[in-house]
Amino acid sequence: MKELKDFPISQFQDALLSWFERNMRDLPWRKDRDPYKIWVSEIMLQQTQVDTVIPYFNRFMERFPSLEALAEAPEDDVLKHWEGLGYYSRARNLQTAVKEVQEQYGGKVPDEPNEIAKLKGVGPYTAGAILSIAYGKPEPAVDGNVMRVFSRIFAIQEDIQKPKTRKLFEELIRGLIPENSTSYFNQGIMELGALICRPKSPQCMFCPVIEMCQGRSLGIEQELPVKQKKKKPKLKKMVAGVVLANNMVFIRQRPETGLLAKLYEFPNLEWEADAELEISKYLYQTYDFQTETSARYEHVQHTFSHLIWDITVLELNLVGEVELVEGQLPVRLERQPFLTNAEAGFWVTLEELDRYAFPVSHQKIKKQLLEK
DNA sequence: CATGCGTGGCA
DNA sequence: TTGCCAAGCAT
Repeated sequence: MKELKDFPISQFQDALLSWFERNMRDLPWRKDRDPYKIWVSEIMLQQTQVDTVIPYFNRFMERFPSLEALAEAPEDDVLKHWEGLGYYSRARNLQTAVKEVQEQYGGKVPDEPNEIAKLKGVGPYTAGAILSIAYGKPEPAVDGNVMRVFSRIFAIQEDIQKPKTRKLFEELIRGLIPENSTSYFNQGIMELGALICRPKSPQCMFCPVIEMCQGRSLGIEQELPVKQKKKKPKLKKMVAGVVLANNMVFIRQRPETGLLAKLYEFPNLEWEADAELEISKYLYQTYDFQTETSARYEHVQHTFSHLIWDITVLELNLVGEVELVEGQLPVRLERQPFLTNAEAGFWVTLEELDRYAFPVSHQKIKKQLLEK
């Protein structure tokens, strides 16, 4: 590793560890070394800021205090506790992996790299984080913080978006990590990235390792790390129907793969020419509903990382001869052979709506319905 | 390897 | 307002 030639390794370790011990934040998942808690926190923290995670983590631990509790919980319950946090496959993969640990490892989170890496949702970063933080193993845990900090310290100009670059940093860290302080070393780098070596306007005057930073001495710390620019999200015109009958509303669960998988939503589709006509036609063809528009809600605009939904929201009343039985569909599904399970829905009372996990976009629709 | 996958905060 | 960013992973 050419970067480490002439680099004062032990001086760097000492300065970093000393700084971390003096400046580490008091976070809920730092109260003990329970591998289960470390694991949950690391999954929640993927692409998500600490301040956002804290309340979710606390509620999650209250409801699923142990690995066993999470393994036994209904999936809908897990998703409900993830509602609003985003990247929902994290929650489902976590539970899948927790069940695996319960069954294959007797409920003990594995402490071997090749075992833990097999678990759903546990990639190179998370594996390294759990192994080092919970078990003290000398494994690198390379996330965005770590790549930013070390790309500055060693003035590395590789694009950190590329998978190959992560491996470069892993090898670098294997030569830097102190055998007896792996947990604090890895956390210290991330903490330094979060508090001092930030993406914009890094606080170099407070940095414990400023003398060892090549990026700083070259005056290019602001230009690092090198990163590809993101594409613009693409606009999609959606129309959603809030279908009402007898004080109940019709919702459905999204398909088990893809965007917002397994979350609940109001029936909707992408429209081309006439939102109102197309949603009513869709509701008739898919669910045998005959409807008339009863209100227009405000448009809901929602931006994802890769696309934008502009949702026209219509409230529709069921008309015609409909026999409504609580908890049952007012249509006979057996007469709809083309109706996929994904599109199948059900009626709920307005009070029951809160039991289901909605993506934020449909929470906005729900809010308008309840405030009406 | 490139792309899909959420959301909220910030300048 | 818009773009960027945050403790990544699955496919």
